[in-house]
Amino acid sequence: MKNQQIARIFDEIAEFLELRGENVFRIRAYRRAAQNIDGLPKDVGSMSDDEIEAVPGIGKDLAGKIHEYLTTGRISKHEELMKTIPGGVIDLLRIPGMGPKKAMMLYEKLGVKGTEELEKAIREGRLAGLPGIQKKTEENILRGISALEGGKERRSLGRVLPLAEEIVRQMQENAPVEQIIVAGSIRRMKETVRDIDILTTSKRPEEVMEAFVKLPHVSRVLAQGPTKSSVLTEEGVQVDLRVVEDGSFGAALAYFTGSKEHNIRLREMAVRKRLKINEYGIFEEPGEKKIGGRKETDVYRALGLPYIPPELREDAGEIDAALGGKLPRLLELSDIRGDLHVHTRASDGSHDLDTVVKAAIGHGYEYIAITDHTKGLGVAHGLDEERLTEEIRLIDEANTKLKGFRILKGTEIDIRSDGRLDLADYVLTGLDIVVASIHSGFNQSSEQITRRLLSAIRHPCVSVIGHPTGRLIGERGAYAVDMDAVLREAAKHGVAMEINAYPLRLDLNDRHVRLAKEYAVPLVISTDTHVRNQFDFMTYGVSVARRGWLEKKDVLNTLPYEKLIKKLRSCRTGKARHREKKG
DNA sequence: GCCGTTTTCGGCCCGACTGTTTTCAGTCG
Repeated sequence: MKNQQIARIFDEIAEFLELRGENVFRIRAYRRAAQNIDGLPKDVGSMSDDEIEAVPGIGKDLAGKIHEYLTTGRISKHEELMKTIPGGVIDLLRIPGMGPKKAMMLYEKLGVKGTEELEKAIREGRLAGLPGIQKKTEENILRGISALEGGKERRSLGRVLPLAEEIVRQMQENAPVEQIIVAGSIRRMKETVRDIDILTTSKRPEEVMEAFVKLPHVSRVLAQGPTKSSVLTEEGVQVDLRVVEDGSFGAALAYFTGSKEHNIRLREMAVRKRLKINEYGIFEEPGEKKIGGRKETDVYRALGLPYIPPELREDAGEIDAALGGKLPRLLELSDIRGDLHVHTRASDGSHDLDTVVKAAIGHGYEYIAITDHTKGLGVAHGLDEERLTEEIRLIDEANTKLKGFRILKGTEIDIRSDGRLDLADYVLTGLDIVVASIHSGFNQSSEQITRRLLSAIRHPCVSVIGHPTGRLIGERGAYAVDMDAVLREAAKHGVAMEINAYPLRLDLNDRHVRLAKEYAVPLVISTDTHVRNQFDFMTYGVSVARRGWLEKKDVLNTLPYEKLIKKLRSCRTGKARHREKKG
């Protein structure tokens, strides 16, 4: 995928233009284009010129630059800009509190070309006498540089969401807050987040702010005002708190939830309707008469739109869909009837079958699939044919004793490096579900790894492809799979793709999910539970599905058991083989 | 640089906090 490289170059062009103080709208155009390219589920290299120009924010000029990159591997405008300003100056912009004006001034006056040089210049006192820079600014820059080295990168939602909820709880206990809610990218359930945004209402905002900056997690106060404060936690996560009046809560929630791009679109629509939207409400222009803002729906209603769920607010077509009455009716957590990827102590899970089943029943589920690893995964004590046969026997036995709950006999079978499956077919024909996953050879070429997955999909016993890209957020990237090809093949054979809800995986991701839906690939959402409380991870998987525009009908494990078994491809019933012949 | 139920030209979202200034520019979200 060249998408990420092109997006990065467009972002860099935007930064160079910003340093040069050029037109802010042109800069924004590059940024918007970068984001939209980065968000494309398909490789731009596989798209026609017309398709590329149809991407929002891409016009003739930028389409030409994309074309230039695809044919020559470079964009001349980018290279020309690099000649005028050293690339290191861009790194200065990464320092919190450092913007284009200050960065450019430091470069021009002192020749500073990077963060290390800047730090040295400050220590040598060379910033003294520069306009607009005094002691405090120097201190802030130094602190910013060390924060940068400490790493203020995006963190996984699974790490930050619990922290956000903890802070909300502490605020409820220690401050005179009324309504309080986590907003921002956490509310949109983005897979990674940079900071925590919390919105609250109170009649005594100053007290709220005082309590906030004194919370036990706080290591540093970045800003403190009467309605807005920012702190850094000991974990290095920035938390922004905003206080508004009750009558502004809905407008502030919409504003604070974002995304920024979604908000800009809304405000542009408002201007055309002679309205103004800000975090305090919706106002008629001229006259500033307030016509709403207490509830979030006020904002959408004023624009003639239905309510748009937070997970969709990415300026990724949701506003047009809302205008056309084509918003999806999104999947809900309560639609999920069971979990189709669960491990027991037989391989690398923590509990025996009985404990796992009880936990699932306690979760309100109607069924689970036991999918232990296979022998190829030695570290996980994977099952061979003999041990799996024994597990099947145990499950059959357990099922006879259960009422209103079913255990599906399954496996998470290893896809070997050559694409063959790790167990003989005779044992697979006795299973209700076969989840096939890759656990090794992540560095294979795109051709190899794609061929490997395609051959698994073509195997008549395979029901689901588990964690299809293999990525671990913040630890390991996706393998070089051609997802477009994999999804097309999966649609052809009726093989489901898994949304693995394990917070570090979230694999498929939201973009792939949307593409899978477009290709009518069946989807399942599974937690890959190894310890019983991990059943709770389902909420993350459902969020990915929602961000991928999925409805209940798109997800197999929303079906009751009998219907699920009919839909799930397996070779136990002979259905799969039959289908292959027709196919 | 993009884009069009007010436009193919002339618009392009809106406000809070900081530091340095003495009314505001820069930065951030």
